[in-house]
Amino acid sequence: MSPHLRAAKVLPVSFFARPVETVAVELLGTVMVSGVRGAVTAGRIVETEAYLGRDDPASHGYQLRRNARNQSLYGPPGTWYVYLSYGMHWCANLVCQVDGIGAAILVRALEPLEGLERMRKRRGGVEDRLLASGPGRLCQALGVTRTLDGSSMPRSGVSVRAGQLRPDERVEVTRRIGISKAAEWPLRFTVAGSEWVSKGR
DNA sequence: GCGCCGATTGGCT
DNA sequence: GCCAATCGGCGCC
Repeated sequence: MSPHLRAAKVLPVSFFARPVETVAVELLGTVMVSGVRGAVTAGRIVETEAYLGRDDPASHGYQLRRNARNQSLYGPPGTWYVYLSYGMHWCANLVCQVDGIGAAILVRALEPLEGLERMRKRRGGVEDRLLASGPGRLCQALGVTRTLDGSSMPRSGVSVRAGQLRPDERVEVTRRIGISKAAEWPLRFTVAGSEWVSKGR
């Protein structure tokens, strides 16, 4: 890990113990770091999506539904909730707000920062713009799988470190992507104009 | 127990 | 633009 990145503090639990939309916005510009020593991969978060939990029809925590998959969604703020999407892609969420609501933020895209060669190898040599521009893609690039589910910082193998948007960057809010229920809710947040944001179809 | 759907992606038409 | 891959949850028989 570069000295610069090592100097950035891992986000504390208090960062996540706030309204999910606030956290989703403030996660933009922070850095998701995976692995240790010579095997670090890291990327700057440029796209997030909020899922409100209990009262959000699109959330895995809708009506406080519980099953074997989503146990960690009801853990304390800062817990990783990682699940398998469409039977083949892992998606990483960070639990927020207060215990038991089921609110979480899906990390949807990263701007690759460190370990580019390792990411390219994991991603099978796709063009760099596609390395981590999607929730499934970024998990593959960072080697995130079920083993991360239920863990939390700073002990977990993946952490998020402090980072800011640049002065020329602003946050854009849009409807959510890839879902059918409550998709129109303005809960997707991106760094406006970033080439690393997922494209949708 | 069975079949359908999904917070996705990559490949082909 | 369309579709398959692939698996867990859930509704329904």
